Amino acid sequence: MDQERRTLHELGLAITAPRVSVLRSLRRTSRPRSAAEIHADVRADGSGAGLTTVYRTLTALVEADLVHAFDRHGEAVYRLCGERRHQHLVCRSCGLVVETVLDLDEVLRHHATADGFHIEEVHGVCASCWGEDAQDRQRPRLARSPQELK
Amino acid sequence: MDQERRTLHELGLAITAPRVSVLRSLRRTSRPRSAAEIHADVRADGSGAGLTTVYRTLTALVEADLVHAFDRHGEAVYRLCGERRHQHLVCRSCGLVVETVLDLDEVLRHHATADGFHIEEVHGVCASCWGEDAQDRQRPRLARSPQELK
DNA sequence: GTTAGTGCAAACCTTTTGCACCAGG
DNA sequence: CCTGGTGCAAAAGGTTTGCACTAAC
Repeated sequence: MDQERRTLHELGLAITAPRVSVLRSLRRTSRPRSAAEIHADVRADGSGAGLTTVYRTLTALVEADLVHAFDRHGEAVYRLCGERRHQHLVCRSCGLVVETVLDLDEVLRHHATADGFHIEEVHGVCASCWGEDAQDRQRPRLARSPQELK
Repeated sequence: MDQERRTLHELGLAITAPRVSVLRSLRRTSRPRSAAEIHADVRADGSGAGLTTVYRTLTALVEADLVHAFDRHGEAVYRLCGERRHQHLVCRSCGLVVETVLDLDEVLRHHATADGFHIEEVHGVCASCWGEDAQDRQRPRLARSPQELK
């Protein structure tokens, strides 16, 4: 029994071709991808799974805490997550995600207005995107409006 | 010339009834609101402005750095922002937003993998939402799947 | 008068749902 | 077998766009 099947079995989910294929696709890269991207991957994998099934599988995996769903410019992107207690640094320019074990909660705990705030994701701009645009040093070249975000 | 008109003038935007009304609505509360909510507010204000115009106005204000757009469960919500350099703490359960001047960047700067990451938003769960669900102390009662997020 | 702004309706895109069919345990 | 899983097509919801009309400067 391979890794994907074992995972599904441990979660109490039925072992089906579409699910195995989605898991395999997720494992292929740590870059967060949309349901449509994963679906394309699954199709390329030979499985004739429908987009609906990909959505339902991703939902099940998110509920099982195996996958984390990020919101990228209005569309959901998914990523297999290893560790239990961790936080994500998400670059809003390139979409890079770094898992961190930094205890940022500890930092906030000493800040009055933020007392007890439980950090899950930190959104911002990574170093390389920040420096990328030499023309505009003050601020990275990023989508700034809802229009542009699409 | 009132505040809204002055603002529009400073931004080099034409002063029109819909825009004044959108600005007035934004000023009314610091809670982030969707375009639809702001549109309802604008309508109640007597302006017959259309939803399209509300979107276009919000886009212009975001581009001008006067308004910050958050992503709340797949829909955009908007909020007037005062300070230039600040970060937001966003509760994913109740949508509460707190502006903070904490220099979280400084904290991250000493963490190798996160070197140079420029923080803009911190997503998580606020203290009151965290404690709300007595049945499940380990984790707040939150939407966990894309399905549930709607 | 010219250009920027507006309203409406239709298009768009991602995600969800209804329902009949199929297959895993 | 029986329940959970699947596919398709249609619906839903938020957002954008095309185009003709209007109003600001």
